[in-house]
Amino acid sequence: MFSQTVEYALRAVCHLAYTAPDSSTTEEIANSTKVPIAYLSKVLQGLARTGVVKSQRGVGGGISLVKSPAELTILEVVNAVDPIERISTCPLGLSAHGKNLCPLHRRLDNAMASVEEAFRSTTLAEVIAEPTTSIPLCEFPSERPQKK
Amino acid sequence: MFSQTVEYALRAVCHLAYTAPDSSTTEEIANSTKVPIAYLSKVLQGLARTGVVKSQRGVGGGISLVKSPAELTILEVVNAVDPIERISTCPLGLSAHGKNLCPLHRRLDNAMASVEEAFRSTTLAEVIAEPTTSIPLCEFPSERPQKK
DNA sequence: GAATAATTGGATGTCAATGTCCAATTTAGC
DNA sequence: GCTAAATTGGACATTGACATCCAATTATTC
Repeated sequence: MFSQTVEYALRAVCHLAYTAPDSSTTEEIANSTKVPIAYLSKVLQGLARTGVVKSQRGVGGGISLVKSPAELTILEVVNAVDPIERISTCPLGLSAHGKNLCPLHRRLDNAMASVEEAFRSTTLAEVIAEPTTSIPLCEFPSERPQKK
Repeated sequence: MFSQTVEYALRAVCHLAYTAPDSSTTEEIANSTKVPIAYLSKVLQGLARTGVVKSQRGVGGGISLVKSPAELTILEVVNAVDPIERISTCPLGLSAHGKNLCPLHRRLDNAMASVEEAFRSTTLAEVIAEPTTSIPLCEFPSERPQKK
C-alpha cells in the first residue's frame, strides 16, 4: 500500500532522528537501514529537494534533518517522496458531480483521510521515544548510530 | 495509494451490484464505468479466478456476482485484485525481532489495519443503497444500468 | 449446423518505480 | 594547492502495472 521509496525514506529519517542534530553520511544511513546505497542517495536527494533534510558536501559532510524530530511528522516525510493523493473529484470525470463524491469514492477517500491523519499526528520524536516494552525501532536499540 | 486496478474492480463490482442478480456483459460494464474494455476484461478475469464474480460465455452470457451485494465486502474485492499486505515481520529482516514490530512499522501497520477494517465492514449493498442527499454512485443514478 | 454473441488467452507495447554505476563537483583539512 | 571525503547528476538496466489487439473458444438461437 505504501511504496518502497516511502519505506526507505522513513527508515532514513528515523536514523537521522536518532543522530539529530548531527549529520550522517549516506553510507552510514544505508548501513543501519539496510537500504541499497545507490538508491538511498536518490531518495535523500528527493527529501533534500522538498526541504525535509539538508545535505552538506565534502569532508565531514552528510545529511541532517532540517527540523527537530519533535517538529517533523511522518506525513511530511511521506508527502515529500510519494504524496498521499486524496480523492477530491469524481475519478470518472463526471463534471456534474463537482465536489460531491459518490458513496464508493467517499469511502475510499475516508480511508485515505484516516491514514493521513494518523501520519499527521505522529512526530519522529514520538516514534523513536516509544516506551519500549517491546523491541523498538529496528536495528537501533542494540546498535544505535553515533557520531564518533 | 490504491492501484488503478483496485479502482476499476470496485467500479465494475458496483455496476454488478446494481444489476444483481442479473449478469452484464464486459462491454456494458466498461461503458457505465468508463474503464478501457480490454483492460477491464483482464480485471474481470482476475475477479472470476478468485471467485468474486462468475462468467458465462456465449450469447446472453456475461459477468455476475457470486454473492449477493449484501454479503460482498469492499475488502473482498480489493483483496481479490491487489491484496492489502499487512506488515507481519520486520521489513529489515532482523530475525531477532520476530513478531515484534518496531514503533515505526507498528504505526504503518496500524494505518493499514484501519483501512482493512473499514473495507471489511462495508458491503456493496451499503455502498449502492447510500441515503442519497448528495449525489450517489457515479453515473448510476441518472443512468442506472438495466437489463432490457 | 450456421451465425452470432460473448469470454478467454497470448502476444505485444509503454511507462513509471526501482535499482546500479560512474564521472563530475564540492568541501574540509593538511 | 593537494588530497580525501562526500554529495550530485546523468546514463543505463530491470521489472511490474497498465493497456491494447486479436485469434481461439464457448454457448445460444434460429
